[in-house]
Amino acid sequence: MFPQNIFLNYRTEEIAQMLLGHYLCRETDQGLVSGIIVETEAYLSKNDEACHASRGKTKRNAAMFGPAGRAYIYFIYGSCHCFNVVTGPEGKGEAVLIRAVEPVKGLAIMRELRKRAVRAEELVNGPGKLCQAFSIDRSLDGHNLSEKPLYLKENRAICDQMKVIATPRIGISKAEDKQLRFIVRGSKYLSRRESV
DNA sequence: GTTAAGATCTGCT
DNA sequence: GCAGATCTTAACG
Repeated sequence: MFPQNIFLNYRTEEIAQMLLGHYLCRETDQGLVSGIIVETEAYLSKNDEACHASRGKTKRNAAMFGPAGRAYIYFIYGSCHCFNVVTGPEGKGEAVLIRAVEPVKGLAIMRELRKRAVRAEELVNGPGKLCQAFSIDRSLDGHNLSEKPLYLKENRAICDQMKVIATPRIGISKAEDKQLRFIVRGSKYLSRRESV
């Protein structure tokens, strides 16, 4: 599946970059859906007011303080789920938000789940859209991402070829200056265009 | 029990 | 490009 030792040996901002280019797979009731991760954001526990964990552990963000390699999923703005990969040592409270993927398998299923016949570029180019297309909700909060039905899959070949650039994070009102958003340069499947 | 704010999306201008 | 929808969570009384 995906090398678990990465989560133990690297910092959250490094893992956010390393996840780019790998597969995110989801086995839905309708069939397999998968995509290549092209956009992530790192949320740190220290000196990061934008992180949910910055105000301590609560019922909602409990999964964020759990073991690395698990999922942290929350609901926001009344209609959107956001999917994170928990990182850092247990009890620290750090995670990587998966913001966008490049669709690979199950395009028809994604369109069905999104209930919208949109172009492939707009199918999963945002955290809320991704959770809709991958049928991700709070029932998967805390799920181990090395197990079905939701898991990460290694894709070493592509990772060596792509260029990664860092930009400010999106949609937050605090710590906006930090360069903790990582995107695959030139990808057509980002939630926003490249901004240096 | 009540209220304010939020890691967004969609539709309309 | 921008404003509004919408509802869960957490903080406060």
